[in-house]
Amino acid sequence: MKILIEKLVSDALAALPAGTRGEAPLPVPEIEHSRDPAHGDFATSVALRLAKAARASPRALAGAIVAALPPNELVARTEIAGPGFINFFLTPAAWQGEVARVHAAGAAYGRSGRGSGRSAIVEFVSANPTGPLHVGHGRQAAFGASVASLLEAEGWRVHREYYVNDAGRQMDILATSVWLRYLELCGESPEFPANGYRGDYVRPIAAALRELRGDALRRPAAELHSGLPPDEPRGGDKEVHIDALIARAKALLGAADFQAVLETGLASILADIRDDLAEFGVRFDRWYSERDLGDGTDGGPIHRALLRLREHGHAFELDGATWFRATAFGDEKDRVVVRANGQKTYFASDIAYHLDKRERGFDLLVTILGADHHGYIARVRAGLEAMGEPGASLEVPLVQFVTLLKGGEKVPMGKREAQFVTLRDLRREVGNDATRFTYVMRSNDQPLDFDLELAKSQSNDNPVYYVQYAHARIASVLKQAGERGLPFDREAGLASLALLTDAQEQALIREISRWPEVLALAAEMRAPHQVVHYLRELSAAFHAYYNSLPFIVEDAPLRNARLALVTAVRQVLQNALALLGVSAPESM
RNA sequence: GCGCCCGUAGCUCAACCGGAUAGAGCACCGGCCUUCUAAGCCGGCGGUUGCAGGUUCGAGUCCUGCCGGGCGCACCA
Repeated sequence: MKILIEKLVSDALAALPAGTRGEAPLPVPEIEHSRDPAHGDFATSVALRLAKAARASPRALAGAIVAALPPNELVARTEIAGPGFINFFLTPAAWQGEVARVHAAGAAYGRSGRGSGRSAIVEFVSANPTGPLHVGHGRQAAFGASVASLLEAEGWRVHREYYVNDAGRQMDILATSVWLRYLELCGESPEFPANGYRGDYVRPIAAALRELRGDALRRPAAELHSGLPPDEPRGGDKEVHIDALIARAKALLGAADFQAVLETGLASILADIRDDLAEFGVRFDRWYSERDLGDGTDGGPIHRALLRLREHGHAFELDGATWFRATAFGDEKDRVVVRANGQKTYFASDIAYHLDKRERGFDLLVTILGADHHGYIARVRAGLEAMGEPGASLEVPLVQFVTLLKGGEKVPMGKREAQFVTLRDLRREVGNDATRFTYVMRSNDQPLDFDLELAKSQSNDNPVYYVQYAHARIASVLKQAGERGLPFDREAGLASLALLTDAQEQALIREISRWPEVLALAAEMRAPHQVVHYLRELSAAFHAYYNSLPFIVEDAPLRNARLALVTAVRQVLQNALALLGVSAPESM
């Protein structure tokens, strides 16, 4: 609908006599929904914007534009208002036709081809496989899944990816933590390091390991600790201690068995994460292993990234390390990519991974990160540019932190500590629908207070139910109609749309017709919360209609027209909810 | 100290990338079930958009400075 007005105004602008609109290039006219019904259905401020360049008064210019508007049967009249706004009043038929369009398009209603088949990779969650997902990851999962769906709905080819951080020291810490719990099960009493993974989830992994290997990996606890630098509780440095402990574990177990313990832990935790996300309705096309980036010398992505940096003259050697000249790209300091000891830094992995994304042919790289990672954005973008890739292809929406509220009080979280609230706990507590909905209810760059009581409550306080209730009510109405022997006849309804003249009906159709625009905007701004707001508004318009007029009336054409409208609402509710991964229940 | 995000009604948040009189929900007050689900509807109350300047026809939105909050600034992961 908005597109139609846009077209009309564009044509009018193009048809204006030369000189009337000045030299400025033709703008794409911005068409807006009028907030005030007195201002018609749509409005444009092009005349105001163009007035200066045209050296004409806005109102006079608006008059010229209106005069040049091609006639259209759906536009009842236009009006020039205020300083130079052009208001459009549409005919009831224009709105009624929208109901037919919803029925014709069905699940595709609102979708567009704006992405025109370009490809996007959306990387999200990517939590380290060292423990179960917690509520913060859940928000990234819900947000990322919705953003991916939004892009897809706008015609992008979307690839969903989870980057698995399965290399490096943290994996060694995990292996050591698992092994220590295993030793406890064997009857040993090793001291558990301050920097180990203390969560209870490690214990069942250790139990499974013992099931598998029996006592084969048992070593005396005394051998484990003798001669090690002290841990934090004894006045030492916990980082130094754990590194020494890892080295000792490797020495006592041998490389092969240490690796076996590591793989057991990794596989178990990764399986848990996959399972958790699958239950949450969040799916990935690929779980990209950090190990696939290579070691920097094997032709893998890290190797290629280093070569590219050197080719473009943005790498240099200093103090035995290899550096990236990030300062040439506006970063505050240069960054190490290969440490003096030959190990690759995390930054090297990051840029190599993003280079790999580009090499796989993705036009748009959407990398969703927690807000605490904002420092990486400029660096990785600089890295891409240094390697000859467009920095603008990388987008990094940041997801702010989640605070869990229970009884008005904050629930403490933290990963290495034993106590934290997992995504799984949260989903079990409040359900997948309420969890998904609540997570994306707020803008991603707004911190989120997740109120457990509220999300759990099956009451009007809970916006999820408000929306789902609208859908269930419609399903119930259709069921009732069938039971009364007055089933919905779609063809008859679509033929009688002209009967939808009530103010409530017109308002509801207007709301429906906004969906394609809301979807387009939400996708473009990577802002699923706008879908949530729209759902509430559409539901409100429906509930108001429901309370004002009966649908199942004797008059068959009117009944079918109203049921056609109501089923169109149902369709849009389904389409919007699907993007958020929230179900549309038939009854509640 | 430097950088990123944020500051809107008592509370939680919107506001279509500069538009007309800043909107919802919750809370509070008052109405509506003999009729398709009251998990609903209708009405009322509530604002110097943190502060001060600037840009222009027009600023919650853009710029500058200050105030306040969150998060970052490793040859960690």
